[in-house]
Amino acid sequence: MNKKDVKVLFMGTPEIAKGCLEQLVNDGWNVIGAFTREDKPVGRKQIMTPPPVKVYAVEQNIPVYQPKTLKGEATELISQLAPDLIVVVAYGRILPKAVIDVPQFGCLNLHVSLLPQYRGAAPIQWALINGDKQTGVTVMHIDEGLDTGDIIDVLPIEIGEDETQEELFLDVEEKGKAFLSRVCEEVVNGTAKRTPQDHTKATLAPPLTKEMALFSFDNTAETIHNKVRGQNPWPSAHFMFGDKKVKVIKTKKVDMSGKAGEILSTKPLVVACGKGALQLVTVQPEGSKAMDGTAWSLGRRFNKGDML
RNA sequence: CGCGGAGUGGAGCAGCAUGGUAGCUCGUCGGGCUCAUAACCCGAAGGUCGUUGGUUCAAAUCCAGCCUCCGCAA
Repeated sequence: MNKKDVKVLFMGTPEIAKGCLEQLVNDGWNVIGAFTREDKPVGRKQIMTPPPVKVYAVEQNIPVYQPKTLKGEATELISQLAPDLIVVVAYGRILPKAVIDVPQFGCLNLHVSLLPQYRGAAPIQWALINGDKQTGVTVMHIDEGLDTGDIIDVLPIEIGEDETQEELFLDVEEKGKAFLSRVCEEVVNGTAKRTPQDHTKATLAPPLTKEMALFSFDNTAETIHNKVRGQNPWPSAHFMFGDKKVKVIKTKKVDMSGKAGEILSTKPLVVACGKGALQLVTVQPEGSKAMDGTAWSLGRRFNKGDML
């Protein structure tokens, strides 16, 4: 069956999903519609903002659907659209069985981890926070569980020592989208493999919360460094300075040591941790723009030996 | 009108309740010292203090409006 004859229904929401949708369109698949989450208020002004997938779909004249739930009416709608294949990338909802059963080639999902590790909403973030050296993308058949379906194929991706959430997302999107399109072809051609997950090895990657973004210098430099890069740009690792929050945007591990929280150097700004030390490369105090750690230390008139 | 912080040489800050010489650390440029330095010493350039109007002999500082940036919330 030719790609352009396969009616694909796409479901996804954030940037990475947009990239995948774009790839499918450019590769010549017949994308007949895009399901995405509702517009949501964003920023101080609470402006209603459409998700990236919607913005792109509208540009391409692909019909957009933003149902609150996939049950009931939406299920009927999907039956009427009669897709041959449903592709899901970070849609943010579990598909009901009635929907999964609609397309003849099934429902595929691109998940950004090496399943069965990191099932759930924030696999990339957790891989970074845990200091993993490798992650990957998995394409699988969707079943009724949370990322529990049979695996079709996997693409491992290396993680750089200082890579941030933002950077890794871009890298994964870039590599993952072409991979996804290729696997879809295999599925349509009937050449795809199908391997059940080893459920005993499953781990969860639940959404991050702002509470967990607060850290103290009692932790090891390694732990803090991983937190900083895994939580940038959201929820943004930070510590308290007086009653002000100071976000830490970028750090660098330094081979020094001292009492946790002690300033070992002001230029550049280096702080001792529970184990090792970190240079605070970029920092953002509450109410200010992001600035160089050194600039912050100059303005605050820190001295070597001060405690944070 | 959701709550709150902030706009001062290139960077980060102080000064503002008690109006009256533009301050600090860093950077930049020139010179010096040192085996050497993210070190140190000497010197210099660089600001209509976000904007508009008001009060005053006099406004960065007091009053009113406007613009912009940021944190929280979502």
